[in-house]
Amino acid sequence: MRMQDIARRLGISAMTVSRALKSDSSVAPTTRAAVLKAIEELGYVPNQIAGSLSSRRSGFAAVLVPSLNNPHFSETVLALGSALQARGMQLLIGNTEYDRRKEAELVRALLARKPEAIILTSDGHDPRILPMLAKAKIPVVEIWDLPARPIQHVVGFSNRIAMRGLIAALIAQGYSRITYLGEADDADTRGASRRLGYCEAMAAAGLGPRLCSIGRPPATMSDGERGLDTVLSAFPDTELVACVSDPLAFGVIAACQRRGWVVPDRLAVSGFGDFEIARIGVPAITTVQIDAGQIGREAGGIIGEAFDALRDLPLAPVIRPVPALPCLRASTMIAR
Amino acid sequence: MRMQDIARRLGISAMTVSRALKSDSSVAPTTRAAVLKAIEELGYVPNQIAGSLSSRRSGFAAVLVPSLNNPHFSETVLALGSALQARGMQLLIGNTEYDRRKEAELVRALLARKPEAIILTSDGHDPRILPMLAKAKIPVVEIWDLPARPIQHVVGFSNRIAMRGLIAALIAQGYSRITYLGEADDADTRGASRRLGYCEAMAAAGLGPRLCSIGRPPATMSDGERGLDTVLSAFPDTELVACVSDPLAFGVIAACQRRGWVVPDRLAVSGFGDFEIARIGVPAITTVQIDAGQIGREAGGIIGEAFDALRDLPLAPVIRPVPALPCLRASTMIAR
DNA sequence: CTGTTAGCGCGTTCAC
DNA sequence: GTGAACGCGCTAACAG
Repeated sequence: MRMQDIARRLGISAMTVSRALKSDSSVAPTTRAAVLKAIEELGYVPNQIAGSLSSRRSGFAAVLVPSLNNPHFSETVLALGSALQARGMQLLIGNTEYDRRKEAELVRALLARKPEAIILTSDGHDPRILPMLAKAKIPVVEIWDLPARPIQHVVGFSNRIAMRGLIAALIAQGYSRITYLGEADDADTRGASRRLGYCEAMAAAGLGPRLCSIGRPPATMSDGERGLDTVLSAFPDTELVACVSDPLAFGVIAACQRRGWVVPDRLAVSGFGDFEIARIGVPAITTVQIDAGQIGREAGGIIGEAFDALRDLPLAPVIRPVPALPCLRASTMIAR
Repeated sequence: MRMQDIARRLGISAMTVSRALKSDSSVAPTTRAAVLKAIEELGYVPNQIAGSLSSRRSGFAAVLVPSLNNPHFSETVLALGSALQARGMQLLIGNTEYDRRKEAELVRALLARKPEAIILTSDGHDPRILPMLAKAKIPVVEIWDLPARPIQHVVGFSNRIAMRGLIAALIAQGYSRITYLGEADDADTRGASRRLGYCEAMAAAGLGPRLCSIGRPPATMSDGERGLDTVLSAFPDTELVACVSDPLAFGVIAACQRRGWVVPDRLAVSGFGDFEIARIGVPAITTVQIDAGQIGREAGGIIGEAFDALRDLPLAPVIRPVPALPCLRASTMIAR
């Protein structure tokens, strides 16, 4: 069924049907009512593929995340979706699974569908995507980090500085034998930035780095449970395990509890991200607080601005930092 | 840039360029190489909107889930995506946020983009989507439940029977004062099915239902933490709290631990779904095991079969049950 | 193996 | 307020 069919049925032209479906165009109220009624009765669904080809507007933006199974990214995606919906756009989600090659393939596949904007979660990108993005001439927003060389717009925070701040705060609490537990194979990722921040904070206090890694990203609770052994064999005198993320920290804590160890008395543990489990788990987990929803909202706002600006000249690159502050909780609160 | 531009540059026709991009069509190897080289150099990205309009194949399937922030659904979506990718199709994800009206709007919006299949997470559907789906003439798969009146294909399990089985097993362990904790406003949802299963198991043992509800779906860890008070004020003699999901159960356990109560000695707790937290948390949580990935793979398989069958006549509706069995763990293991 | 023709179903643009 | 002609960029179907 096409617009033509609706039109013929009412003795009008397809163009009038098309206009009746856009709320802003001028159609006689009675005509519009008749059109909408016919559409309802016949169960007609417009073909947006044809519409997009003709109007050169696909009506959607694409977002790439490394994982859906992560409350942070899903919250960001949710907020982004709402922000874009307010501008009449849908959000198409792509999952890179922490794989740069997959990201590059996805970018290519998605650009073929002509998104009107694209949001990338900062991690090292395949260099081949840069010319593709440039040619697409659409707003690009990188989120969840502050990359050294941004592609265009950015909404995020420095994972390095955030982790450095957390470790500095823990050192100020009196900890010194702090061992870092992160993912393996994390070159050019947010995880690597966090590890660097840890190293910097340790160095600033005259302490050497104590690094352990386990599993490929994303770091899971199970990785954490196995990670405790890794940490203890490498650095048996560890006082505090600084984990790359909250779920990993939760796994370490669970492993301690299985051994009958009290956290933080026997061993302290910190995470990153302020996931729900960091607040609810017992003990509550010391972490870095991030507002994942805010990142999505800000990104949506920038895309909106970019659309408005496009009429004249492209919006100058926007770098929008969001807060990422240490939050000390029971998992590192020992009486000294 | 269009195919025409590539073609002119090489002194061939656009059609040959088009064919060179499809691996199965017959083009001279040298021609194809030249085309691919030119495309690479110029950074040409085909316009799939035009391609879809012409070929009447959009190249994607749509999946609707109630929430992305749920490891189960994200795992299902991941497996489904892989299964479809093997058939050269992309997956478009829609988030209904446990809202039937939103689901209906999404179905309409997605059908306008002509998906080649649609996967719905079973929950009560808005009746208006049925005619829309029927007219679309595409495979429809409902997942994560066994609906009484399936739309077409189904991959799932009976949430009612699964919960009934779990409660029966717990009753067999010696529990009788079992209180159910689920979401409010869960009419026609998987949550309601689970509650019904609980009631049936209790009735079968000659016990009356003890029902509590808190929060709207999805049930979160925070809901669980608050839920303990709700349960105890309504049923102070509760021995075991049967929760609609694992995160809710984890919240209840955390609340117990904050009170200094030992689970399961002072109060036992069960969940549903076998989330990672149910295995890793201490104590491990008694639950119902579901293989979320299997649901995605099976759904992808059915869609594949439906495509193959379409040449002749549509595939007869497939109802594919997946296992959902009780798994008793420490959170309900008391010495009696 | 390659080219030509003719749409796919809409929206833009103009005319009325 | 409404209609007609045209084209968006690609591919199916056929011809060669």
